[in-house]
Amino acid sequence: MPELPEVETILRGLRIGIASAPSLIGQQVYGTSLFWSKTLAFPDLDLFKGFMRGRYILDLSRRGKYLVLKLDQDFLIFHLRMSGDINVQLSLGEPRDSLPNSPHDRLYLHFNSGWGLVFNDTRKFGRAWLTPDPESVYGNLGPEPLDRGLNHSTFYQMLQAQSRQLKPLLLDQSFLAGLGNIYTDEALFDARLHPLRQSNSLNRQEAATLLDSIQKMLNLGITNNGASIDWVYRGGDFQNHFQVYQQTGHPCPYCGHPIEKIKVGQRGTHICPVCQRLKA
DNA sequence: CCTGAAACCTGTCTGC
DNA sequence: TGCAGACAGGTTTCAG
Repeated sequence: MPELPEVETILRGLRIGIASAPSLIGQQVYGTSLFWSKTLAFPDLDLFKGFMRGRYILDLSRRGKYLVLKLDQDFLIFHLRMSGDINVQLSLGEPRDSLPNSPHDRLYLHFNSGWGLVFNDTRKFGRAWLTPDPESVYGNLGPEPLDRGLNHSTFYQMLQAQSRQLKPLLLDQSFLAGLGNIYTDEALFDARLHPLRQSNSLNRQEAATLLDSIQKMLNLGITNNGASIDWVYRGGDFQNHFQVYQQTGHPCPYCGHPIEKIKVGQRGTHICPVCQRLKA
């Protein structure tokens, strides 16, 4: 599920505490459990276990799709990839490295309070890093799309500096941090731009519209607590606002022509072929 | 520099 | 009913 709005929703929930669970902030770790070794990208397990014991969680933040836990020493960083999820549960049992409480649990942090952090990830693509230097993990990310400093002029110049298809470029986290398949399709449709348009073929007006659409869709996603699809459900509502994503065959909300699904950069891509023309 | 394919994984759905 | 194949919200790596 996780694109920027979904990660932001998870972050806010962990910060304030949800469903009777307490906030992560202020929790002290007394032990860890790792059930899938590859989930821990850095450092190795022994160092991780030794270092995490006694750590306090001081703050939570987000950078692109990364979730960042600021500890009293170093930072614990998560990337949820395709199917990762984080929540806070009671009574995880003793620290161990086998026999998770639920089938796809990959990592636990056990807190002195009796609560614990659960990283659950069906497809095992998610990763965690413990590091003193967050930039070593996500230092190559592009700007935050909702950052005030990202204006029309800057975005136009960013697009001009590349000669790439719009959709793969927007999905490239080193170009812009946080967009995934859903919000990219929705933003391109909202801007009436074809996903195969070359980035440096956009004029200033088109670039401005695209940035506005990206920010509009991300904000709409956050307002709706993200999108809930299939078996990964977090109570989000943005799926009810999809204009093109997973709307193949449904009439375009503007012109009525059926929405089509094509393949762009190996990703399923939803467009209205009438509203989003490739040729000027 | 740019594009496309493959790999990492499990679960679900579709079609024969 | 059963089973092979396609596909899924992401990212990295490699070939051309």
